[in-house]
Amino acid sequence: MAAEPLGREALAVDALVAAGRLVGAHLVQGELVMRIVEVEAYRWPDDTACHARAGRTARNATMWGPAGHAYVYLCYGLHWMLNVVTDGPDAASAVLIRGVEVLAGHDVVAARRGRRLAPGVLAGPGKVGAALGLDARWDGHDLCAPGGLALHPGRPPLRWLAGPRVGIDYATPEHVAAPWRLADADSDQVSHRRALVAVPGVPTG
DNA sequence: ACAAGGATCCTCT
DNA sequence: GAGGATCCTTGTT
Repeated sequence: MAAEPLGREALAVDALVAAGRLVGAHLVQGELVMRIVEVEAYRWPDDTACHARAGRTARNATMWGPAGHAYVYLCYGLHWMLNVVTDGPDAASAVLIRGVEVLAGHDVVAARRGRRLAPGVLAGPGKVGAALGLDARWDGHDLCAPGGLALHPGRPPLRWLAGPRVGIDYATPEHVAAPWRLADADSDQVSHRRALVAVPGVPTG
């Protein structure tokens, strides 16, 4: 793990570009260290799947804030989701963290999930949120500042997978099909893997 | 004030 | 592969 958090400038770009930079990066929270292996980009404007599609609301206000902050919200009334705000202050884009590998702090994760963990991998955004103990207080937290919860440079994938995003059937067909979900092909438990295909390099769409 | 829907997960079959 | 859990956010009355 690098000593310094990930630079904010690396995230103040288009969500899909930022997504490519986030796969392989580390999430550090105290003794807990997790490597990101699967993400989804949500862009604004022109993305009918993005929470910002209907404009600024109390829930999604953080997405209009500075890049590198956490956009945390409750999904289906019971799962806390971690997103990284991307792009500039006039955009409303974010990258959803869908899967991580636990590198250190397995006991912390096991205690929070309240049950035995499979092989150190957390596939699915609800599991990631549970592992980090997220709740509404984390919304707006600066992930580019040391302490609390922070992003650090990690190990980028050697091989990539890309495919459509999960659970967004309400969007237009164009956006349902957009290959804005990225994953590390060498991580053995990426969720909904059948829908992903190998791509030669980092997709920048 | 109310109704509808949701960036999911788990437990069955 | 299918369905229920569970409750907050949002848009409408």
